[in-house]
Amino acid sequence: MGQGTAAPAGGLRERARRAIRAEIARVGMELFLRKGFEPTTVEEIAAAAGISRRSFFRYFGSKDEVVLAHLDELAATVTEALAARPADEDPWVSLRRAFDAIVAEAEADRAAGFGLARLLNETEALRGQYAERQKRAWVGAAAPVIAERLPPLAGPGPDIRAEALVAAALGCVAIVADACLAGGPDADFAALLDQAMAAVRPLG
Amino acid sequence: MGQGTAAPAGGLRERARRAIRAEIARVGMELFLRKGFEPTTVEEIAAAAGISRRSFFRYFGSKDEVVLAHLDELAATVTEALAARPADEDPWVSLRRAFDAIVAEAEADRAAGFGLARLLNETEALRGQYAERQKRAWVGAAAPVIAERLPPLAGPGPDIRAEALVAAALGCVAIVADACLAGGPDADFAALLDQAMAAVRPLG
DNA sequence: CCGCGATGTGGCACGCAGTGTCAAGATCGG
DNA sequence: CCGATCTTGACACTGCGTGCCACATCGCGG
Repeated sequence: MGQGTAAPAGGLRERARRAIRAEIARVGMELFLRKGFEPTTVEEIAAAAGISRRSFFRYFGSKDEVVLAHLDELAATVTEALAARPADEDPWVSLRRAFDAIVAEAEADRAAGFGLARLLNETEALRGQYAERQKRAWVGAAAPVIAERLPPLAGPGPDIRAEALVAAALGCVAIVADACLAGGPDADFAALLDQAMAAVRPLG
Repeated sequence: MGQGTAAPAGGLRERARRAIRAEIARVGMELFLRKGFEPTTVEEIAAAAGISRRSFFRYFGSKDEVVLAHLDELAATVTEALAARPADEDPWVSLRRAFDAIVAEAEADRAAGFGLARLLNETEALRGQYAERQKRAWVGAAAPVIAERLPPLAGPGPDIRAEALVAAALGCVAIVADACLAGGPDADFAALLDQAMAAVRPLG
């Protein structure tokens, strides 16, 4: 238990498991996008993936998980982009630039990105969980990178400045995403993100 | 349908409904705090409130709703405090000061506040929904107040600056809440909030 | 070659959330 | 007092998530 093999593969068995999981996610998302989240039953997903209902729950702890599983890689992308920014750059600017990676990804596969966003938006139960996980994943991944670049904290007690920065930026992203969804597919994500983040912290 | 009576009461019938709803919420929260959220069944809550399982769902759309119902009044408190700030004050400062209302409320009933926080924290499904609702309620209520105090937007397109400000501040609150929960009941909420919000937007 | 344990899978049954439906009871207006 | 309306409780049903068990597959040593 607890292999530890992180990146591509390790156990022969492990790879098969990954493949099955990916297949379930693929066929599941397809059904969700076509029929909606709630109307699609686990039974259907399992059948479409060629497994039993019971086995579905051995790969995903819940139906939600199929949708939510995309987040970790997205967080990794942002963290990577963040680490690549110069260390002496203003952290807020670094955050803004790191988000360009998301923008690029969204532009690359516009249908998928917009479909996912629409799906999240019209499924109350998912929207909150997604936002929460996003926060957790991004704060956990990006805050350490930011923390190194901050001047030492004056007083005693815990230092939550980096987390606050990331959370605030994430709040801006969420608002921009909402605005884009409301404004249709022709909204300029990057420009709105500039507006939002500049409003919060006017760069001196 | 759609009475429209907003504030205290109106229909004779309406008051009874409010009372029953409040009673369900009270007994429900008591059970949640004692047994935890998931182990407590709707059946138990209904029995403790002296109604049938079916009637429970006539007052609350879901079990989650019992916990989540506290948010609207909290949002109202903040909005009120925000509106009371001078119009020429920096919006970020106004936001910070408005949050003092929450701090005061949390201090007043420390057990309830901390219990609720702990409950949310250890129930994955609730945490996300709570945060999402909080965002929605507070942005919806507070952003219009902020928007009036902002200088007119230069370019064309939608103005999301006020929403971004509120969302960013809310991100700070969330981080501080997490830190307080992690640090135990002796953490200084107000001081940490100062630190977080100052890190995001150093007041010039 | 044959057991033998370990792991993965499907089937079954269960508990619980949430919804539709319907019959009975309370309430209010006439 | 009586009918219209609203509320309530009871039953049934779908669907998610889980525990349990029997069966199949695979790698190992006897």
